Amino acid sequence: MAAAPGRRVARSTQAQHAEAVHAQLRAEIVAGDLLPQQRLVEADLCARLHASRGTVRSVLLRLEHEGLVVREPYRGAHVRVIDEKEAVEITQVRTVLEGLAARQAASVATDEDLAAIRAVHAEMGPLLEAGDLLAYSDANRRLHACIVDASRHGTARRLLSELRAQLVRFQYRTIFVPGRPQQSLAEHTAVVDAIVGRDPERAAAAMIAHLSGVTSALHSAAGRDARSVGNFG
Amino acid sequence: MAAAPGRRVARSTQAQHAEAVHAQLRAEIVAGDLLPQQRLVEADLCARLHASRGTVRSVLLRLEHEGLVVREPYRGAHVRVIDEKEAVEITQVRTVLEGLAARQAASVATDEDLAAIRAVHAEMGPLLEAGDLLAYSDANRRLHACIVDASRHGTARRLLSELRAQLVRFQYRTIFVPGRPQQSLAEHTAVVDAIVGRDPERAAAAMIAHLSGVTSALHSAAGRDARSVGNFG
DNA sequence: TTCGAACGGATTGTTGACAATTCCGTAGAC
DNA sequence: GTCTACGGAATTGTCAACAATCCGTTCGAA
Repeated sequence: MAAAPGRRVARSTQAQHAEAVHAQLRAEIVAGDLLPQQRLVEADLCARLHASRGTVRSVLLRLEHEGLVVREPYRGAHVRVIDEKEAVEITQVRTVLEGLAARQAASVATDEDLAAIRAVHAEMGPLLEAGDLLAYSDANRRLHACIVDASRHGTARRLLSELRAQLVRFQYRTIFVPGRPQQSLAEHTAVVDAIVGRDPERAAAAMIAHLSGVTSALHSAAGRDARSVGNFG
Repeated sequence: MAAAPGRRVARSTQAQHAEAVHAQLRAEIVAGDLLPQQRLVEADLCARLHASRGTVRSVLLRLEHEGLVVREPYRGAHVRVIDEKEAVEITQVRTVLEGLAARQAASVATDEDLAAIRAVHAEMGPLLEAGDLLAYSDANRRLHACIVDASRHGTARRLLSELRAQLVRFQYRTIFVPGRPQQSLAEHTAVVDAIVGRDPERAAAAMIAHLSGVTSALHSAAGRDARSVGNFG
């Protein structure tokens, strides 16, 4: 992805070209280079990404299924806009799925997995003290990825990967809620402790509590009331 | 216009042709008419479904995203086979997602939703007493669909719809485990009571307990040990 | 006989042209 | 002045031919 500064990926076989185009377009959407609601004209993308319409079309199909674009018959594709309500829905689904992943991780993680989780978690405190919220947010993302990987749960992993991509526009929103970073760190510590202690129930509960906190922060960031969606116990 | 070439589905607009082909092929896979691991040769499908390769190709792409077929570059597509391990994973994800849906349903369901849920639930007891396990299984499916609809949770609904399609080959497996139907009915009753009583926490817990039962039954059907995956409390 | 490499059939990936549909601006009627 | 019918441009959906790739088979040499 980031390794393709030059144009065209020029991979070995042409069959992988579609893959490169997909990665490129997806990255542009996720990074916000393409604004929401922006139209994605096939001929346009063909010229810009040096691909044929068939390739572009298959890529758009895939992105549609990933929830990043919307296509309407004979009307074309455009970048999907995710509103507050849907962001909450996605976070709710993330909550239960990551709860499942945390439970499994506490059961089946290898010592290497646990070491990786601890290593990432150890980064977070200093970053927060240094006030580097962006780096903290990135470490946060990596920690969640480590836990999901440690769960060895392919299905949950795949779904979470898609859901996370849809939420990119909101990822830096909660971290700027006053007091949220400190609470976030404490919640993460509870999750990590439970997983490292190999306590599945506590791990799941801690992860669910953590992401419920995220949901609340999401509402706070929107200036709305957090009580209406429930807090998942 | 389109009616001239003779055959073809002769639908109103051609844009819906791909949709029809998708529905047809998907139905064949879900119904089990196409066996797992069976190859899906594009030219074959073109002739059988009266569609061009472009259309067939887009349909296969979509089915791949839905997890019903697997495609390998230059090697073609085949019906995806879901093994025991993956069936358990999918059921685990279903468990937490339907738990979320049940919680939401208990909060936001309309009186019409509750009436529909009760109506379907009322069918189940008699069907079980009559020994019609297939009809019972279908009512079971409809009850779960009603609850998800009542939750008004688009994201959970979409994901569950896909997951359920992947599990069709296992749907009649648990119902034949001795004693399972009776236990299933009791679990359903608990779920319905909690939702109708508008108790979100109890609804979620009951639904999770129910689907944990399904997971155990899945293991019993496979002659394995149910303890290894946890029971979700 | 057995191993390896090249050949040929079968199948998928890609390309460009054609058909169908929608959208927007314009002209006309009331 | 406003609404409706029409027409052309832009765009997507579809189709059939071409190129690239994989797999089973055959031929040849050690």
